[in-house]
Amino acid sequence: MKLSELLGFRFKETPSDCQIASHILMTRGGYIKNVGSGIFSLYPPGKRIAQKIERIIREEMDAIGGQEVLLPVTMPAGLWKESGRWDAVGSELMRMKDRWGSDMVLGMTHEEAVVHLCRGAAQSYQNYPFMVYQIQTKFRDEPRARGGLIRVREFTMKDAYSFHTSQEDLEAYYARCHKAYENIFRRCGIPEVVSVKSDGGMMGGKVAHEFMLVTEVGEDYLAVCDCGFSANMEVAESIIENKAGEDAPLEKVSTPDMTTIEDLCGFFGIAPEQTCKAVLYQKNADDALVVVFLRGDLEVNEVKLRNLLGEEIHPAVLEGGELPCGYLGPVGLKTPKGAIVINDSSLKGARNLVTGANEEGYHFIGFSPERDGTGSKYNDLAKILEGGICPQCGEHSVKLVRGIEVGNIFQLGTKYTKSMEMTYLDQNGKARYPIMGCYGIGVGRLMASVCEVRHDDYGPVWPMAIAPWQVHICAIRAENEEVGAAANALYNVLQNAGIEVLFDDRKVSAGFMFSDADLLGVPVRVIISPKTLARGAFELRTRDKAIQKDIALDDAVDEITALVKERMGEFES
RNA sequence: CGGGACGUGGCGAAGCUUGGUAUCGCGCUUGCUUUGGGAGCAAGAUGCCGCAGGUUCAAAUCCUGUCGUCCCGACCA
Repeated sequence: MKLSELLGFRFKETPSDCQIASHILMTRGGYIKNVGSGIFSLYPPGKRIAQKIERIIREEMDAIGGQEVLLPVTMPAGLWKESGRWDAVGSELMRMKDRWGSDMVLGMTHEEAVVHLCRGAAQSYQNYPFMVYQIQTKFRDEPRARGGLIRVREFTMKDAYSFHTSQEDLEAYYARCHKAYENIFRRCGIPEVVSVKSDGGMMGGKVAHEFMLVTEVGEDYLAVCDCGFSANMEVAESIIENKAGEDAPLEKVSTPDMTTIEDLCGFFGIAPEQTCKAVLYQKNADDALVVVFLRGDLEVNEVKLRNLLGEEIHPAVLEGGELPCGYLGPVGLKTPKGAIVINDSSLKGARNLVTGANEEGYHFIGFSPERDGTGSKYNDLAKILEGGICPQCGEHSVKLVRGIEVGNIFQLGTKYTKSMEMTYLDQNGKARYPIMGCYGIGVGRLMASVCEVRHDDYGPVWPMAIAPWQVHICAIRAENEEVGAAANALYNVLQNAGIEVLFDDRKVSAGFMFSDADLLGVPVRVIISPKTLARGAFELRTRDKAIQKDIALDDAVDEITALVKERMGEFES
């Protein structure tokens, strides 16, 4: 490819709408163009990187027996009514009507379509297990796109679905897929991706892992520990050790206008962990309340609460006067009709706390949950704390870090095969529901993630395996006959050797050329100019600055080819 | 859905408070010079100032509405 013919342009200024490095550099470098909120077009360099990532994904999916298929983007709503998700999923699902007035959806994930595809085609136990995958467009009407390609509404995703006749078989395959995912991220040049336990969310199913790239621009919080523990903060167990403090008597005291934990701490001169607070939730505005009691220094982990209750919940919005808000406590709480009261495990073993007296202007001091009647039932509902106790090693060593979710894997179970009546006959001729797993990777997000981790001030530093081109020839003063001839010759020979070459044949200044080259991030750069030719050489530079040297004209092709080959293997194992 | 910011040539911005000929830099075109980290000079092209109403002799500027984008939060398979 000659750079003079490449569609797109590169520029100096930081676009006003961009905040994070990958978004800035990929916009400035002519990889992507924003079309609407969370919707992007790719210019050729972006498309080439995406294709290389997809190639790696295909190789790894094929290596674990995957069969590539293609499912539709647009589906009749009936499929989604079958699975129940037409009602269960909210407005992230893009719905529309066709010309006949029939409800249609844009696929945000393809469990329905894949079950539809497979249910007639795998009716015998002998067809199992199998895995199918596709690389295709998803549309999710996210409430808020952000960070360039990190969180978008339309994106290319590899989604895979496996079908099994036993939980053991699913688990064994899940492990193979986990390994394949490690291979994919490593080969794409980000071996630092870690897998963490995660919440199954609306996918259903119990076991799930997310593959996370730890970086400050990530949207998820991870709880990690030097002992090797790592989990999405959403599922990380919060372990609280309460000190065996004194067992003071329960006593009601006047606390006018003390409605926050901060107020109480100031008033009594105590720390937040010596208080017990109430947090209120409900499903919808008029539904029954869910009251969660927990230690005052902690926050409710709403994902845990949702999983416990098995339904959506939102912070409660109370009409005035229903409850003495600011003065709620477990002792003598008069719960409204149908309310659910739940105690967080942080109250277990706690003593001598300050908590609301359920009466405007009064709190109890000397509250000991177990003695004073919260009951003995506790649930893990709090967010894990920075510096909290690690569930794996037991030390106060938990760190919270941010990460980008570049992939995920779920053990789905029979949720979709049951709801959509996909069955096979087992050895005994009995109809059974296959057990499913599903496995996703966002291609564009992966591309942006690599850029986040592999860039410098001047542009991306693409790993060879996914770089848009392998070698970038800069012909400085290409109109010089000697330079032009040498550059053209090298370009042709390298291309014939199977190398992907970008040839900057433009008549622009050296600085301009180098800046563009930096933004295009091609790992190997060859500079040809009257200067280099005068000393009988080309100049060889790597984008990561590891190599900068002259190479003799005669050895150039061999040396460049060898370097490309070496770099291709950089992240192979 | 709450809170905030912003829509002015392809890109980045100024102008708006206090209405009066559309401004600067980058990029683009042509020519000459230059030639190893975004070169210099000269001449050019490119705007329904997001859109729609309103106020006014006159609106990029004031008012109302609307559409869109970004950021924080809520949400997120």
